Amino acid sequence: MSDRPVRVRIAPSPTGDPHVGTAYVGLINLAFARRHEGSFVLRIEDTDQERSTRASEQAIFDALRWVGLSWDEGPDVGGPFGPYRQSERTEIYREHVRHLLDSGAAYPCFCDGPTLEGIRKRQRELKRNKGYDGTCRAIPPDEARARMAAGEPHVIRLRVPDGTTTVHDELRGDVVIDHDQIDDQVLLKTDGFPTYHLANVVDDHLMEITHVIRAEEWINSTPKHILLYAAFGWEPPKWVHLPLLRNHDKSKISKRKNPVSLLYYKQIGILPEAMLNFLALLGHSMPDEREVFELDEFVREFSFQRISLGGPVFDVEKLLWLNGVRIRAMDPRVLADRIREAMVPGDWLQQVVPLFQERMRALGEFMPQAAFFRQPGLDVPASELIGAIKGGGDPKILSKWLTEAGERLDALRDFEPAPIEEALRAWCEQADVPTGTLFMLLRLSLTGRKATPPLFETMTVLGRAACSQRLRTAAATLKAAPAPKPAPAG
RNA sequence: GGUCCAUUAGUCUAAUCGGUUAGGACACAGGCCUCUCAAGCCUGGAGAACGGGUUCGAGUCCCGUAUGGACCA
Repeated sequence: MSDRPVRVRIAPSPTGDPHVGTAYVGLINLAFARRHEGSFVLRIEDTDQERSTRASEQAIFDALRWVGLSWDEGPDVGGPFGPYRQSERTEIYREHVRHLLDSGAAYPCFCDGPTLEGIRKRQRELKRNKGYDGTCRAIPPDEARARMAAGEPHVIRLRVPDGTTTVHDELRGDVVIDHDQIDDQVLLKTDGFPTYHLANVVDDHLMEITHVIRAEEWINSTPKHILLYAAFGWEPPKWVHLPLLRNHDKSKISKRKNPVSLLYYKQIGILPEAMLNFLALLGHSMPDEREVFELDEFVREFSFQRISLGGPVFDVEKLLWLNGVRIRAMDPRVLADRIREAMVPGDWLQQVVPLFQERMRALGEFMPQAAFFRQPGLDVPASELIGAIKGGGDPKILSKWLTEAGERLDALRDFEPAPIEEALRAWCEQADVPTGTLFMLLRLSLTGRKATPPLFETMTVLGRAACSQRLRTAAATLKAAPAPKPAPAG
């Protein structure tokens, strides 16, 4: 079968935000294509005129490129099998339907809404699975042609014979599906636009797609597609149905229960490499159980045999872990650049970012932690400063500590971590104050936070002037604070 | 309701042809390190849905049941 070059495709609908599932299926398609030196095609399925938008289409392009997937052919890059937008191919579909009509593989159906409803109801009562009973099959061809010519509203249906179809899925083997599960499928709607099934099959054939790699949700409609290939006299592609990504409750991933937009993950500061890496971990494993790897490594090891079929839960925790691993592995300057591009401008990042590199799992976690660097008038409430002492402390005394320690710092020649630490430890020893206590008091005074990067490095980056000022502010705040209530006797 | 697919710890998964104390990772717990938080390191708890069968031997093959999911209605 196929000495033909491998050609695969993804065919997203441009409705709404770009979906992680699209990236997932895209990744598998891309990996398979690259692995076999084939082509990866992007086709836009915008036959739903109501819901499709150009903005959404552009967002899909952008998001897929962002995540690192690129296609060899598509609406924006062109290619020898275009056009790659279904809305630009309607004449092709109509023409193909004419062939099916001529050969008798398809027939016009003139049933209107109420009629169909009646049929559906009767079918239900008869406990039939099909919603349509094939009523219009009985119309003689001449009459049908005349009614169509007269402009009577109709759809075109596929004549589905009795029997079964065996779908050979590359991952699951043979799947037998009885035709009593399949309606005489509508191919062309009343408005003359194709349905998914028709457009999909025609396009896949004309674009010479060799392997249809798509989500499992399509497996039950594959017989319709196989029947269509047969009706056209075409050789069908190979079928590969991928497991569906799941919510935590195992239902098909959905935006009600899980963020599914690639834009969301970009926005919170997931690295595209991490997203791709994470998706590659869902349902596919590396032979050596490696979990952190690049796209080219994945491509090298990719194999259908390494795909597992249970629907994997999209676990954001693991994605964040993976993202953190990759953030830590980055060159600090590159990390600063990426934060600058993605979130906040400023040269100050170069100095500050390294302090937080091992403390963020996503780029978006940077600013909330580092904001204190950018607050000129930082004034921490006394109540919080006092929290540095377990069980509270006398603010007057704490104020004095800050003043004295601050003087030591002011006297330093080099405002570098080592001398700062040395000076502060010396003061603690002399004043008989536990270092941990003083350090926490300083940390709160300088940053307003209890969890920060190492104190002395933080001070150096913050700078002598800012430190001095913040310590004086905190000392003053404490000095003005009321004395603690005397502890109840007992 | 019908059909199809799936089923290793809370989650992602590994284990050439059936022979392993069922391995790794995330998360969780404890500890080490330590100026806090992280990171790192060490340790720990936690698993084959159930029942039959085939076999000397089954997570691995077969059947049934259950559960989950998808699709169609």
